[in-house]
Amino acid sequence: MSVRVRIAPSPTGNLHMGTARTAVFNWLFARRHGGRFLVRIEDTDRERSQPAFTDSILTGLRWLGLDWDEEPVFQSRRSRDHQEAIAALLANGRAYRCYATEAELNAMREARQAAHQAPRYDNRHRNLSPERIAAFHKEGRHAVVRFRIDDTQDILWQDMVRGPMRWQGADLGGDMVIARRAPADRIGDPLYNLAVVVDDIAMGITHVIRGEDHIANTAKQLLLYNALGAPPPCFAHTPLILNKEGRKLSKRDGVTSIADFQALGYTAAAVSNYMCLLGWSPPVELGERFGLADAAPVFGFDRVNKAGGRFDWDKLNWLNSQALHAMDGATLRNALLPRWQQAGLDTSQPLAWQEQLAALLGPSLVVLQDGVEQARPFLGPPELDDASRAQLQIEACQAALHYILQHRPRTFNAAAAKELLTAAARAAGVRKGVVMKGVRAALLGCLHGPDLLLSWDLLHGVGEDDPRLRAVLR
RNA sequence: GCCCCCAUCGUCUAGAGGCCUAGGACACCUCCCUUUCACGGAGGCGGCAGGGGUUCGAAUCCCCUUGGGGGUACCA
Repeated sequence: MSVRVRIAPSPTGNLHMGTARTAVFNWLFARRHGGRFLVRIEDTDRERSQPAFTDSILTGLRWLGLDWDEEPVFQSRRSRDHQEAIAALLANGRAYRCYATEAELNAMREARQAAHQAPRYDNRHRNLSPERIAAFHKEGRHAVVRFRIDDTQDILWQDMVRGPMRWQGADLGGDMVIARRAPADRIGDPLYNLAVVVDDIAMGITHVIRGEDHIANTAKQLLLYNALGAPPPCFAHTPLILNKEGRKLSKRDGVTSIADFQALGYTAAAVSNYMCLLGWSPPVELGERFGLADAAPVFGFDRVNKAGGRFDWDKLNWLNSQALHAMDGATLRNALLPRWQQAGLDTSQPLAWQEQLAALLGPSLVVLQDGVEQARPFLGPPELDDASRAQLQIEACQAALHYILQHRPRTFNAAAAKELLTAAARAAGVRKGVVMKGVRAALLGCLHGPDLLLSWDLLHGVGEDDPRLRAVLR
């Protein structure tokens, strides 16, 4: 039987880190076993679902390189299947209509809480007499559909991450609602657990890989598989991604959507690499910097951790800077260009020149966005910061700059610039460092940055060096 | 509250009873490279939550405690 897995996000927000990591594990598992990776959009919550989020999710997956093998399935379009399944369960007695009112349910919950017990439905309408049902109908009461859960039942499964798992029927909160409230002669909208199982069966899902926050759902879903007469898939419950405080990472934690990371200038390679590292430890031969394609052949749940992992910006930043440093000038320039343009910088220079600039800046970038501020003084007039102004106040510095402008060699290059600096320092009677700082201040407006000689040469290439040096002369 | 899960440096982790004087990576610190910053290179700091067992021997197995997390919907 060939492997079929799926990622099943609900379009109630952008593609989130947690969802993306689950998608990565699913994708890796599918590729490892030559199976298929599918996407199902769980848009049955009409209140909160938005088409724009579906786009965001699909775009995010694509950006990460998680290509899917069949057209995405939209859960909302599968309601007939859901209805039929519910009707079948109703027909064979595994499910029944419950007419309990909200007030009744609340009373139950409060009573249980007062008794220090877990809230649960007491199955009061499980075996209603025909007379009472008739009475409820006459009353015009609406009903939900509940699925019978035998309290004495032990639910067992072999989890690919956690090993043997066991859940007691009694801890599931009573007979579970599988269809929303509706007039008693109809079947309401299907609820999560029912829809998931029906769809996973229809899609032929063989392995369900999801976060550990779904463990209780798995117990319920296993019961549904049984009642629907379908063999259950294998389950893998992966550790959660935790925030700085050690809680489940949520949208409330600031930057958590894949689109955010992309906007900040993280590369897809670094992000997917990092997600692999959070919870999965690659075999030593792989090292810890690798692409999804490298990880796929060796991926397995035997090396997936059980404990949740905290999201660590430092590690992601390191991975991203490594990815950026490894780029050649041409690649980096292409990655930077849209950001330069968006920042309104002049990008009319020759392509080769821009590539040289990118190569010069490369080693100091952590995220692509860093390349905007750092390129700014090269792509437009420099704005002198305080330290630069102070440097240019120094008498000897001014003298050296005068010397430099007067002794410009006919053919300028980095080597010539170096000699010029030495000569200027000697003429002005100061250490070369003082002159270098002054030149840097004049050319770029700040005292720190990439190699001065290369920077100077680059500015010379677009005729920007002399004017800038002159501009700071008193 | 109740149910379930988890527990190695600050963080991510290696470790399947002797290979452990607990290894790696990030972060941090020092030095080198560099008359700047960064990159790069070399070192360093730092951990098996606690207590009981089992065993000749335990980070590894069992129990308890503690701590942390998840779940407890007519959301997904």
